[in-house]
Amino acid sequence: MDSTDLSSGRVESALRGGVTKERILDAAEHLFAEHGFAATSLRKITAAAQVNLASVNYHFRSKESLIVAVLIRKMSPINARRIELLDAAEKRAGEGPLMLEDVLDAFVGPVLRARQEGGEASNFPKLLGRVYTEPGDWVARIFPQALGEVAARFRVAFLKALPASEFVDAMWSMHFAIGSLAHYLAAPALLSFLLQEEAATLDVEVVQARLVRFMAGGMRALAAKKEAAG
Amino acid sequence: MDSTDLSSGRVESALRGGVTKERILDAAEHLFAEHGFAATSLRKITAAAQVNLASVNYHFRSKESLIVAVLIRKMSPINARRIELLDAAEKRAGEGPLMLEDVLDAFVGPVLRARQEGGEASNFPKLLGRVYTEPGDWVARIFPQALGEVAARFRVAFLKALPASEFVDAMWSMHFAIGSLAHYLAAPALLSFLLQEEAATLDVEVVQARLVRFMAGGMRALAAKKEAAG
DNA sequence: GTTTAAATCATACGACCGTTTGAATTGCCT
DNA sequence: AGGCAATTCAAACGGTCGTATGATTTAAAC
Repeated sequence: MDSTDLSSGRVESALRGGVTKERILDAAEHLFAEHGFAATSLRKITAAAQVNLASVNYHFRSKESLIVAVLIRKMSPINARRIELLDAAEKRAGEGPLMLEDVLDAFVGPVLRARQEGGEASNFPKLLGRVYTEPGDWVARIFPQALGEVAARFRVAFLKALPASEFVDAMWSMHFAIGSLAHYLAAPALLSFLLQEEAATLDVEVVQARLVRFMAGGMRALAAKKEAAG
Repeated sequence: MDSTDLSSGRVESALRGGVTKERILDAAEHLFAEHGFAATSLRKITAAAQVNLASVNYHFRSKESLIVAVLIRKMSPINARRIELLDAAEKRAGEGPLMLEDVLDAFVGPVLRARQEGGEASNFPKLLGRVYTEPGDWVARIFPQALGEVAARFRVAFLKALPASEFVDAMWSMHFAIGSLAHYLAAPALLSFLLQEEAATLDVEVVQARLVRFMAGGMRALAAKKEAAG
């Protein structure tokens, strides 16, 4: 039985229990980010994890379930941190206006910093950027589970920070902003191509400052749509 | 020999020559956009095109070459139209300032309108949005061929339309802006999720107006980075 | 020490993959 | 009519895929 099922009352094995599962998740996360979901076979994952092939279908039901498990495992702390930062920003604002930049920082900060969270160098951000554009229906099916609460919280936060905008406009600018983030995460090759010989800054603080400034400017311009119509 | 090789002096067959090749490209374009590159097999393509399996490797050397052919075929007229519109915008501006919105319209307009260009309904925009995030090195290798001239022209155009910005900042905002576009094209599911019960506008004019407004606001905010520092 | 369930293992299944081959067919040319 | 290159075709190649099976090993419970 799966070691996460504790209903039997059996104590989890300290030596090996859970180790294999974690090794699979780690290897899968790394390979998915590097080569995509379809191009990464279970054999490559189990070989990298130094684990038997059948253990994937034992611990997870299928490859698709493994993908979902990889995403949920990494998204959970990121989303928790997002809400944490949003809570702080809202408390800081009090009755006064909620700063758009603070909301955006709460949204993108935890993702950009997810690289060093795992302890070792993981390229999960690249994987996350890949998720949105992955074909198939399964990715849309995990939206509610993966970012249901986050979406709900940031929906109202963005509406509060963009008082001039209507709901639909705010959602569109949220969508565009997420696009900027996802594209930065997933397509570093294009940035290198655009910059030509210039080197791309990898410092998280600088990147976040640029990204948030771009997002805020775009969202405010879209929110002010009504007034500037002509 | 491939029908596009006219060096033999042989006149291309009017009845069948070129027909198979086009059928393959059409079917491949549709299936690639719908299910991605890796998940679309040559057998599914040839079945949809009602063409023999081996004809893919006859007309194109390999699956990867077919992918490149699909992309180039559709990108060429789009890029030509982009440069056409940019020429018009620059001529219109004359010695005066180049409007950022005009440059952005020239960049995104042809892509958003690519749906109806093929005559029938094609979902090439979705395919294009997929390209940037596709794993593997081959996509980075076709950047120069696919948008080399376009990138060069728009690099200088954006620099001219954003006089306050430095080169690096302009390239970053260009990257973010492309991200918004690509994400809109590739991930309509997320927009639907964000909008909840609200319906997403599909009218090209309205979408383009929103997108350009967002991009322009973001790029200007990033260009003004120096002055607003603190 | 025996029992028992969880976990790992080697192995195999059927399906599908991209590509190749060589023969059959087509249709323009002389 | 005959030649010939371009094209289409059925069939097969070797590989890899996700998943399933049944035996084996592990270690906690009694």
